[in-house]
Amino acid sequence: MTSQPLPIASANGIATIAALIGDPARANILSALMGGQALTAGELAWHAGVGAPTTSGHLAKLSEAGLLAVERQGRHRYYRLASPDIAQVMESLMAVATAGPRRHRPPGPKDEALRTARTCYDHLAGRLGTTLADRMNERGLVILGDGGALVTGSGHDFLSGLGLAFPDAGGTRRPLCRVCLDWSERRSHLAGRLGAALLSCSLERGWIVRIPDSRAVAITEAGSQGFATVFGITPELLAADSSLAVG
Amino acid sequence: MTSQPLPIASANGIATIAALIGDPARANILSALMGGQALTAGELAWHAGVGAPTTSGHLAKLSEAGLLAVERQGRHRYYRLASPDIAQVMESLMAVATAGPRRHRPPGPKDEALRTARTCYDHLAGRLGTTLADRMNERGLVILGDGGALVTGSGHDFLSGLGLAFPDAGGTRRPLCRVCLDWSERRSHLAGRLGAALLSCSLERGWIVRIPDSRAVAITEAGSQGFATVFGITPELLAADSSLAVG
DNA sequence: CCGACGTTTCGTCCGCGGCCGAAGCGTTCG
DNA sequence: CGAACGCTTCGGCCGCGGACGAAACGTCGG
Repeated sequence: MTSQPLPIASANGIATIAALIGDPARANILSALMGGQALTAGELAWHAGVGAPTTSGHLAKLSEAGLLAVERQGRHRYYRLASPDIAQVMESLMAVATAGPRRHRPPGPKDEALRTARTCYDHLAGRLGTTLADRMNERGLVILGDGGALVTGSGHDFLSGLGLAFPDAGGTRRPLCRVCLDWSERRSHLAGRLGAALLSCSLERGWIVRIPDSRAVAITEAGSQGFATVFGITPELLAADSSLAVG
Repeated sequence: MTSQPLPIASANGIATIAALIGDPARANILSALMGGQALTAGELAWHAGVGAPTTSGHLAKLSEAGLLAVERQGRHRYYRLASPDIAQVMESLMAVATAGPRRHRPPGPKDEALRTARTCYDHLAGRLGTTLADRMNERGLVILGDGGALVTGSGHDFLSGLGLAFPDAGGTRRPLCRVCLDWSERRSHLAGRLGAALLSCSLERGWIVRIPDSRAVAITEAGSQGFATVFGITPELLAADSSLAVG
């Protein structure tokens, strides 16, 4: 009837972004970068499962589209997700992708490390992440809803006392506190600037260390003590069968 | 080195979903369905900008992948987004797509209706949506954070008094209250089961009516009065240049 | 200064997938 | 009962884009 549908604000832009994510090799690259670390082109080629030249082309496209940021360092080039918004897209895609026909995925030992503690882009996930959120909720530092979270006044004071500041990240409109529903625990953990601060703080203090070639992190001796004294997270709370005790 | 990177939980599934959204015609279809209404295959063909046979193929793929739900009615087939999760993906994609190089988009008269009041999947957006969220926040019915929102006790009582119940939507883990950052206002409005209830309630009471072939809605006489008495939203609050008065 | 390494560019091949026209099925109306 | 309509299926065309090998560029080490 009428000439053409109104060119919906960047419906074409949506297709462009989605098409970039829609290639298996590129999806692997982006998934690998969801670990939060910057990775070299070579490492990403390994994750992508294709050759170096092909990977280079993919990385160029992703960078030009603004999905990735690149940083030259010697003869390496480090790529990382360009913004938390990109991570948000990947996160929502994972929710859809895993929501489908619940394929039985036998949890191997490799998974166990991931389920205990891992990074989710720039914040903590796994049982450590969800337990941390729960404890902070119980102590009134944050209020945890199913669709969002808020930092309370006392929570802000508490975190300031830990030396955690929340810079506005250079004018970006990134939320202070978000929740992120993760695929393994099916429970919420803290994201946003707060989640990022908690992760970087934990890394700086040596409470956790990254496990190479994986999104999993290991909790150190200092971390075991630190999480217990500061947040009241005992190792028992992180036990693998805690779900059995609850359910 | 090692044989292959661990087959990341459904990284391939992510690519599949994203590739489906990544086609311009399909992106147009999904964008059109973000209005929240179920549309026929013919209407979607018009939105997609391709012929009927091609559209049929797209719809079959989207349905089989679980992105769309279809309902036969006479000789029509009505398609709608299969779940709020899908809407969440589209929402996050829009955030990325519009965040890019801020192309100057001169607001035409068509846009003005959209900016005033429109649907965003199954809840209200535009100035009506953001103002509604603000007023409920000021009145202590909800607490609005930048990364989430919570319904207070008094808010729950108030809404129950309006006859709004919040069924758990058939066991799905859909949040009661989410925020949705929209592209035009750059401010938060209420989504989740609460947002859906507010929209359907407004439609049932005849406070708003859908404008055909558009995501915009018009506020009726009854609506103008209803929003004012129940939520304290006066027409002045919805004026186009309210941002000027504030900024 | 030369070789090893990481990364990109170029050229080529090839297969997937979107698009349409024509035809087939089911429904609704005159 | 036949025509119009909505939608889908089929067949064929064609172009985009991902894959690799070979080679060029740039950086680090001996």
